[in-house]
Amino acid sequence: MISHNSDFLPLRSRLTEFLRQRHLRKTPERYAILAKAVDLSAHFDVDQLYNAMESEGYHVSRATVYNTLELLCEAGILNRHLFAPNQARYEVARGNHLHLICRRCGSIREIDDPELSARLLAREYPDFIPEYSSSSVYGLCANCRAKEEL
Amino acid sequence: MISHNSDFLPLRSRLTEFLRQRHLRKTPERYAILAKAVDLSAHFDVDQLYNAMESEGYHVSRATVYNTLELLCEAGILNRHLFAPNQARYEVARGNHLHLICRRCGSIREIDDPELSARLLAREYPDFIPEYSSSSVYGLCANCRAKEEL
DNA sequence: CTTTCTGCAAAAGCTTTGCACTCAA
DNA sequence: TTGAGTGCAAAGCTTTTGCAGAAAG
Repeated sequence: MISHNSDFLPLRSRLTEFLRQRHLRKTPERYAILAKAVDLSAHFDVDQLYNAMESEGYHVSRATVYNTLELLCEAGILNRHLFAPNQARYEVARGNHLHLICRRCGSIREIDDPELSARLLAREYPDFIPEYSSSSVYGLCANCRAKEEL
Repeated sequence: MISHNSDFLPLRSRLTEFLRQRHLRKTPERYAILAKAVDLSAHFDVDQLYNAMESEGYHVSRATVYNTLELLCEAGILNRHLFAPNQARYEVARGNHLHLICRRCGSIREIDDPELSARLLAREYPDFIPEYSSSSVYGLCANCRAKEEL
């Protein structure tokens, strides 16, 4: 499980550092899952990651995938989004975009907006230390808009 | 199922109007679920609503609760948030607050921010008609912050 | 009357859990 | 050597679905 994405190396270092700090083990599964997560574009769900790894002949159990994605979120390397029930989606944390979600077909488009996330994180909140932010705008995509005009 | 909340009457009218436009039926269950949703404070989940109604002796099936909450979202009367897996939460749409979510204990605090949501909705997006927005800041609450300092 | 909506129960789908075994430290 | 981590399968939850019966229009 080798990543060809240039983002991988720095993220691998971050994972190593995180594991070291918490005295957790540096297992091959954890690095393999990170590599595949980095390779998948934008958002992915547990099944996409699991199937992508299987199809390359690298087997990890679903339980390990769940555990590791959770771990990568705690490490701040991934963010988890829950746009629909029973469908957690993950992405490499960059945190500077906005999600446009169609309430009819469920499609998700991303709009870059570094300023918005900077504003949210720079703010002072009482008794709360911000780490990352997520903003979503719900509405209708052009396609579904046309369909709704009866 | 009578609501004592002053927000109820205008929302009931909105529901009636929505049902009329779509040629859907004005069933007592739909109004009862709306009434209870308005009475529950801030965020609530399907189970809280279901149990609250049961405990008052008003029975509706879970399937109807799910259907109706979905309907109320489409009507723009409620918003659905998915802060954690398998735990959809609903609230009466006001859409002018920000959620502070602790990544450790999962607690959710709301901060009013009419300006933020106004900005998100006033913006022009290509091929997308915005209806409502939701912003969340993830981090650590004071309580969990103290616990994490090993 | 007709067709939608509800209730019930079963099914589906994602996620978590328990336990034995493996392997990183 | 030893206990954290993995794999596997079963269990747990929330949500969805199918169908018969109830009731809105």
